Order: sequence, then structure tokens, then C-alpha cells
Amino acid sequence: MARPREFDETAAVEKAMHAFWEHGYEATSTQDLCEATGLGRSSVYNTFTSKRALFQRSLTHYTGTQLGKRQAILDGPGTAAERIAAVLDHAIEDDVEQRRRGCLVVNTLAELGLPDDEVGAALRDDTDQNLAMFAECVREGLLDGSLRDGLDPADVAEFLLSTTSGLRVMARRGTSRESMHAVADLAMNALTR
Amino acid sequence: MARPREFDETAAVEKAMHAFWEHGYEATSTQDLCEATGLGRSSVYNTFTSKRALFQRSLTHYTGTQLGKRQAILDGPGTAAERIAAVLDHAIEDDVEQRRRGCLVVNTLAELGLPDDEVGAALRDDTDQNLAMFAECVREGLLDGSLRDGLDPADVAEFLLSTTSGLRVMARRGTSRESMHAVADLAMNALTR
DNA sequence: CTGATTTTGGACTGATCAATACACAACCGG
DNA sequence: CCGGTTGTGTATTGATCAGTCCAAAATCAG
Repeated sequence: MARPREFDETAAVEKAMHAFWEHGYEATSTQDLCEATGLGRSSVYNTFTSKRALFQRSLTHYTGTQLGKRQAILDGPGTAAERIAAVLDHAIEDDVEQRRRGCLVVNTLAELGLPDDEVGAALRDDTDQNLAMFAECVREGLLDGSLRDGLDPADVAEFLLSTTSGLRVMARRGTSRESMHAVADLAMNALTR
Repeated sequence: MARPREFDETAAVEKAMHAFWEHGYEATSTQDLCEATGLGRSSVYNTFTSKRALFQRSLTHYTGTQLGKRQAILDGPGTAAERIAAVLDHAIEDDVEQRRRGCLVVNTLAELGLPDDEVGAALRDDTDQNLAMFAECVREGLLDGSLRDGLDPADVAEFLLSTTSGLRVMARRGTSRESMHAVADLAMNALTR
């Protein structure tokens, strides 16, 4: 019943996501969002309720695709150590490809902290899922022998999340791709022998 | 000649710094800055020209004190490895003490990137100075034997800057102090042994 | 005490902010 | 083809934004 949408909601969220990613939450105006999505103000508010709600949608869209890619690499072939190294490499290459905009999650954490709303919940969720993924892979690495004995999976998971977060910040600092790879190599050195 | 200032300029910068640190650049209004510093609008603009200029002053004030503390630790007693570990520990404790506001430099990089103005220049400067300090200490560590042979000082410097940046982000994620120390221990593991 | 110079307080600027109101357009089931 | 329902475009809301203006206040040199 009634008039159908003239646009694809997911595509609109994706375009909004890129706007937020590029300029940050505060610096992205609702006008910017209309222009980025190609929608009128009414459509934006009718569909997404508020700037903050659209941001939350953008953020979960980002974390969903990002976690999916990371999980795919961790589920891929090779030893656990190789897969973890591949995740670090991917983060670096992704950063360079994405014109050094860093990570939307890291940028949001830095700008907003952990707000007491759905945005904060989405950020916590992303952290938890990343830690769980990493920890599981570390457990596999202890079994396949590619990671050194005595490592605590939870601690290593935090270390890897810290390392990827650090690399994202380095991308924003303008660090060269080569230096970032050297950083990743050193990080792997802490886990293997 | 003429009427004297009724306030201490450096103290005002410091209060402004805390306001920016707490809420980020965009979310801190000039009204907030007046309230934080206790100054009227006229005094703020008469003294600091613009919001952006006051932010730049706040940022350089932050980097100055922060770099000073870090340098003091690196110039302190102990082996190079011990001093580097002390820098990581200090970053963690500082983060917890400062109510998990992270690092103003990291937050600014995440929010604004490297803008083409004095703010961007201050950020680059901070990066360069940190890298130089770390690299020098690594060179000492290669001589005193506390760091493993074959390490490239420049690469390790990037690794350490990435690690401290990552720890600052972890603080914003709400990571426990114990986990952060575990991360620091793992990072040191990449450099010793 | 006077005049020059600077700081200060408070009112004010136009622009922009997020969000809403409302008329009209487009589609559905009947 | 029509009534109900939803989407869309435009105008507009009040609030807030960064920044300015100006007159009063405070100090100094003379």
C-alpha cells in the first residue's frame, strides 16, 4: 500500500557512511548527508529519524562489512600465524586504498569516546567481536604450533586489536606503507618464536 | 602602556586544552571555551584570534608537556629496554588517570586527519619528534644489548609509536588496565629476546 | 589629571545547525 | 477511477555557530 521508495536504503546508508568516514560525525552536516545520499531532507528524516540514527546505521554497516572481511581472512587457508599476518597486511593495504581515512570505528572512538547510546553499544559490540575472532584464531595457532607456547589468547587478541588500531592511526599520520608493514612484521615477531 | 591582562595566558591555554581534549575540536564551541577558561568572548578573540588558533595553541601545549615527560623517562636510568617499557607503562597509567580521554594528538588525527594548516604541522611535528626520540633510544638499546640484534631503529620507532597510539585507542574502548599492560608486555616481547 | 592604549563585558551579526510542517505527488487495493 | 497511505520537495523553525562591534574600564606615560 502507498507510494514506494525511490531509492535503495542500503545504498543510501553506504553513501552516508562514506560522508561520516571522510569528515567525522560532528563535521558532517545533515545537508552534507542529503548531498552525499542524493536524498531530500524529508526522505532522510522519514527513513532514518535523525542524524544520530543514520550515523548508527552507517557505523553498523561499516562494522558488519569490516568484520566480515576480517573473519573471511581468519577462516582462510594457512597457519594461524599466516592468517593473522594477512589480517594485518589487509588493514594496511585497506588503509592506503581508502585514502588514509583510517578506520571509522577508531575515528569514532577518538572523536566521541563510548557514548551512552546505540552508537556506544555498536562500538562495544565491534570490540567484542574482534576480540572473540582474534582469540579463537590464537587458540588455533597454539594447536597448529604457528604461535609460540604460553600465549594467552585473550591478551593476544587485545594486542592484535591494539596493533590494528595503532596502524589505522599511523595511516592518518601519513606513515609510509613500507613502515606500516615493518610495524606489522615486528608485531608478528611478538607472537612467533 | 595600557590596561594589563587580568588572566594568565598559559593557564587559559591549559583550560582550553582540557575542553578540546574532553569533547574534541568540532564539538567544543567558543562558548564552551569561554566557560572553560573563565574569559569573556572579547578576551578570547583578542588574545587568541580564532577558535582554530586557540586549538593550535592547546595542541602544542599538549605535545610539549607530553613529549617532555616521555623524553624524561627515556633519559632516565635503566637499560633502553627498561626505559621503553616504562614509556609504555606511563602511557597506560596516564590514560587511566586521565579518565580515558585518550591522547589529544591521536584524537585529533582521527577527527581531523592532517589538515593543511598549523594544526597539521603541529601533528607532523609531534610524530617526527616521537620517532626521533624512540629511534635514539633503540640505538642505545642495540649498544647496551637490551634489545635484540638486527632491529632497525626507524622501524622500531614506528612500531613503538603505533603501539602507544593503539594503547590510547584501547583506553577509549574501555579496555582494562591489566589488558593494556599485557599488550605492552607483548609489544616488548617483539624487541627483546 | 590627561590622553593614548589596551582589555573587557555584553549586545549583536549573518550563517549554519538539526529538525519539522505541510502541500503535493505517487502508488496501492478496491 | 478513487480513497487511503506513504514518499518527496520546499519553506521554515528556533537554536546555536564562530566571530565582530563598541562603549566602558583600567592602566600607563607625561
